[in-house]
Amino acid sequence: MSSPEHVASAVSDPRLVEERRAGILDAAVRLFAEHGYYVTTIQQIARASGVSIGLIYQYFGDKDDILFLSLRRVLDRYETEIPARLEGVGHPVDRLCTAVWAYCAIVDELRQAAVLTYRSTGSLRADRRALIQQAELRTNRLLEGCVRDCVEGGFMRPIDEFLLVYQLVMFCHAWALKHWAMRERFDLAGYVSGGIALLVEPFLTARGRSALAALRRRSRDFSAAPAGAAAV
Amino acid sequence: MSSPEHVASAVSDPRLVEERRAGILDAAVRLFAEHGYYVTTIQQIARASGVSIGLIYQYFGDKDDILFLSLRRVLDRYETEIPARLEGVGHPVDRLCTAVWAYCAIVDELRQAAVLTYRSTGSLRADRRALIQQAELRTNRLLEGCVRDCVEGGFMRPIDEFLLVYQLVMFCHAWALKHWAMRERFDLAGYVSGGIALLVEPFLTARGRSALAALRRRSRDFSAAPAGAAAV
Amino acid sequence: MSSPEHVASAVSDPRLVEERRAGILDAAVRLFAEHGYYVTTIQQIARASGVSIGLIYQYFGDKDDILFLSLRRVLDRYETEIPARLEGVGHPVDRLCTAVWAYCAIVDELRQAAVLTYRSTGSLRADRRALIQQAELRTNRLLEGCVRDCVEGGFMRPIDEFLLVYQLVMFCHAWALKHWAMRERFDLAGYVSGGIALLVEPFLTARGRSALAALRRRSRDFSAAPAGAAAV
Amino acid sequence: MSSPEHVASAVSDPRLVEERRAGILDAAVRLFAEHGYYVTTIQQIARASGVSIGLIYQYFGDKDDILFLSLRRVLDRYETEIPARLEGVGHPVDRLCTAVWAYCAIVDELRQAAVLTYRSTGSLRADRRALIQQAELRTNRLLEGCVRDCVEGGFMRPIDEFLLVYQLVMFCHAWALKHWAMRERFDLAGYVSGGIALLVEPFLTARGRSALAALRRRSRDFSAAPAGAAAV
DNA sequence: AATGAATGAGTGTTCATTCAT
DNA sequence: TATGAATGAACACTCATTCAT
Repeated sequence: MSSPEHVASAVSDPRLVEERRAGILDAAVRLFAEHGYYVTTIQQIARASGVSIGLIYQYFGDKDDILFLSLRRVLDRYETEIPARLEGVGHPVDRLCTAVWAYCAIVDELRQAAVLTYRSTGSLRADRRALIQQAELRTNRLLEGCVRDCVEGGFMRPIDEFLLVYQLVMFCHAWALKHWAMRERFDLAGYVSGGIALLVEPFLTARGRSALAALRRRSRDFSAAPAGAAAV
Repeated sequence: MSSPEHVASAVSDPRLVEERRAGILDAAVRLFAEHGYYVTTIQQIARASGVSIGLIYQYFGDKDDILFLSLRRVLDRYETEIPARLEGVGHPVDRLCTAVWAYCAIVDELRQAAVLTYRSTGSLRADRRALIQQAELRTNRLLEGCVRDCVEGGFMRPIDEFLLVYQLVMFCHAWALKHWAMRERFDLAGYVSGGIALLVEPFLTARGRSALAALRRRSRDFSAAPAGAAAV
Repeated sequence: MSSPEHVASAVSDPRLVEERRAGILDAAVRLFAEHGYYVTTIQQIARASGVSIGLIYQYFGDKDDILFLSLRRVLDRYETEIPARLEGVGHPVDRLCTAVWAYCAIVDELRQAAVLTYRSTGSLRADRRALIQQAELRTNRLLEGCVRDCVEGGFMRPIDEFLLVYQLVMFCHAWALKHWAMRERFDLAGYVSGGIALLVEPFLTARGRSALAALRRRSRDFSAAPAGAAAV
Repeated sequence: MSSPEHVASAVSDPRLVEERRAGILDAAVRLFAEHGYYVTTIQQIARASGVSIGLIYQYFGDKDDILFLSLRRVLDRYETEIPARLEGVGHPVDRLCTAVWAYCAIVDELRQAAVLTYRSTGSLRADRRALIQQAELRTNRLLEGCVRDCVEGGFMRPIDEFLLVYQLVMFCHAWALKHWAMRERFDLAGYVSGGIALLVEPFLTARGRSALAALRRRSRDFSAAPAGAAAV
């Protein structure tokens, strides 16, 4: 009941809880992302999700609960969609590049919500902040697995996997965080290509490089970025 | 009065304005960094800076002014201290590495304030947000100059300078943003070394690499990071 | 519907109304007594009585109805149990002392509920407040009858019966109202003895006093209180 | 700072705190007494005392603070005015009767506020409830001193002083608590006389009775109540 | 007859901002 | 120039009551 990851609801039917919370959180994520946590009022969330103020408090204990589940909802997207997009992808280099692509694509879709995780995680109660951080690390570990497979398959030279992956993650997040600067220079595909050229390619072995080249031949998504920036 | 970068004061003596604002902003940056912008009250800032509430409104128009100048004060540190630390450093590779070092060192010193720029830039009025972003780009350009000198001197292969530099900058910021994760694995020196190994070394030419090697011999600050993470 | 003593129910079966109301009021009296009327919520009453919120509104018009019937339930205890305990008691002095004993014993049993009548009668709609006051007066009149019989039987000297009885009633209520002070000095028996010594004995005639003495010989309940307080 | 009896104020000038609090508490006592604690809103108190809502929170921490000081204000009246009215009164019997008179007179003046102490002490935080109870006991002790002097002077037979005094106090409070019943039968003077006949006179020795008789000759306030109730 | 999800007016409280001194 | 008392709009949150099922 008081465990940090649990959010109590006054409503018992779990189907209804799921449904209502989804609707309310959709509105909340959008509003928090657009205006920030503190500026967004419960009244606005109620109006935007088409329910009454009182109902929100039947499904969430307080505003902190809403923020927590909003942020978890964003991180859950990373954690579930990246593996989903990796399904059926076999070659380690392919898997790593696909994971980066997927991460950036999700960030692109959720752009403001991705920024929200940076803006508002600090507004969370400390115990819950830790849960959000752990969720980020879990997603990082997905990528670390991809990197390790590359190294173990002889496609990448040994490297500090943790640091490389976090740098890849920062790269993906930067598409949202620095979008105001990036959008003038890159489209999403160009950005991802640039990232792979910067943070994957240099660490590949000869075998790894030829795998990447094959990949690029098959899909324009991983086409080599030109030396200069790709125009939008 | 309506120009976005100007913050009006009711006090005319510019010397006094400078002095008072400095004291108030010191307190504000500290409080904003620690508790966040919205949670910090003007009353707290007044108390922490030893002046009255009324006086704050003699030197700042409103709370947004205080946030704006607080953030500018953080970005000013980057913009002025990095060049200062580059003074007397001649070799392009040395300059680049020193710049990264300097950036990380400042971030380390201002850790929570560096996070503040991510948390609270979005709370700024839009026109001022743009000014903060421009200040970030100006600092980036300092690093871009270092990279360009490396490339033009034949120490680094041609590369998307903008993207590399922004990635370097994200790396520096990540020392603050992800400090909860990094502090268990790195101390500052180890972190910087890892960053140089990840984001500088791979792009160096043979000549660049030997310059870096010489640098490492002279200073342990740039010592090669081991393949695994450097323990704290 | 608009008569003050009537509480309408949407349910027609009078047997069911009686039964359901009893269960709900048991819970309500307990909760009101423990936490107060305004702090207790309908939700809590529903939970404590094992019915749904909706059902409560089938048997009571609003929260004021529940308070009214809760208070009436407490006063009904006085009004029905005191005569019950007097049954078979013949001697006027005995009857008066027994009535005081009974009143205090009921108050002791309902302690918090007795306090509730002081706390919350004022929260009642004015017309219903008057009904509660009349119920109190009816119980007073029971005692007045006992006093009158004492006087008319020559056991007690003439006295302002109304005032004496109200003072006796205040004494009984004080066992609940001032229990925080009394419990350190008296147990229930000692308290009642003290009350009789204070508010009955002084007004007895010689015949009355010998009747009281006989009473005390038969039952330790009416044993003379020592000059000092009886220890618990 | 967190001691239960202390109420913090954001305003430093003690003169101003005294003045403002007095005005706000005057309104609060009146409103609480008339409508009850929970029904009275801060907004109403603000309006009635001619200040803004915000200002109230500069002088009181929360609504509980206001209730606490409101109740203390009532009990303070007892504690300071009864000794004031005893000044210059020498004879123990005179002092006791005067104290009862004074208590009833204050209750009469504060009638609704006196009821408030019964209605709302239970709404107080527990630690403060204890402080209010202690204040009541302090006033009781004033009366206990009067009784003791009577006994020690040989004007009253030995008796449980604590219980007698509490009964006297209940009598005084009953003038407010049961005013709806008493006002039809007594005026204040008749009520006090009845109380002295009931709770003082029976315990007097022969010397005490002659002192009371002398007192009655000098002042109509203590005139013997007729056997029947005094008409209003 | 019985449920409990849904409503929204109303509450205590906060805090940026003003202004008389 | 400097103070801090004063303001009141705005907020998170509660809870008596309703009503579709």
